Amino acid sequence: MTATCEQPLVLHKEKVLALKDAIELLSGKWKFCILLNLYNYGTLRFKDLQETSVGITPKVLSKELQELEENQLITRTVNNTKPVTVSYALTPHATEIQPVINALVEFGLKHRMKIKGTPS
Amino acid sequence: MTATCEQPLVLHKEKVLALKDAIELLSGKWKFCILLNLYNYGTLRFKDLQETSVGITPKVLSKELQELEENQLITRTVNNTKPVTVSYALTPHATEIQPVINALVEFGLKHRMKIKGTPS
DNA sequence: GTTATTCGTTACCTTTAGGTAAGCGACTAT
DNA sequence: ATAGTCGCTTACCTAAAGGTAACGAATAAC
Repeated sequence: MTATCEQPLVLHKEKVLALKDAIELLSGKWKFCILLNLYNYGTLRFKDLQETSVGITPKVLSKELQELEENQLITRTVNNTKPVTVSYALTPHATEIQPVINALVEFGLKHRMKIKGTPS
Repeated sequence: MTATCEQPLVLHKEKVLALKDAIELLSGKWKFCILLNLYNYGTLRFKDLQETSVGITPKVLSKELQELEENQLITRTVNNTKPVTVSYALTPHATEIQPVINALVEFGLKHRMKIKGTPS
């Protein structure tokens, strides 16, 4: 063990768990895509999400929505229209994700500059 | 399309790309573990990382380190010791990840409170 | 009756992440 | 000569994520 310097980022066990939780919850190909669409449009039906999340299949969309609902990030509302429509919207708790998105975007932009040398 | 309200989180295409880059780069079972260990200890050899990243196999560790090096988040230094040792350390660019970690930890903690009702 | 719409589900397949176990090359110590 | 250390690599396997294609229940329009 060749420890040299001790930097100020020592995470306690609970914080490491929190980190794991957050990563696990937000990882995957579609999570942020769905969340961003809901941020932008406020409320979207299943069909809408299928169209705005370009390339997603109903099976995968359904699974992702269930997962997000279980984690209380979105609400699912069945409207009595004919045929039945279902509306999805963000919960107040979902706004807590915004700092994560901002941090990821900022890092991603800097990283692109560093790696690919292109500002966009 | 049942758009209702327009909230202030409209990401341009470049930012969406940056978000995808960042997620892709930092996802996976071991990335943050390795980075945190390097944050905490400054410099670690392959063997050290194998021990601090409990459960990782040399194959996976090797792959992760290569990926991190390609993305200029860590440096790889071969020491002329016998037998050969190799030291890994964070680059200055890796410090840009700190806000991401902080945001993820904060969200994770709040999320645990919300979902499981346990503060730890 | 036939077709269409909406919100899914089901069965099946491919791809990827990650794990298991073993070995290799260079060197050292006994 | 044999065994050990270090930093990997290789071949193989498993499990999970995700894609493809088709179908189903409910209702309505033609």
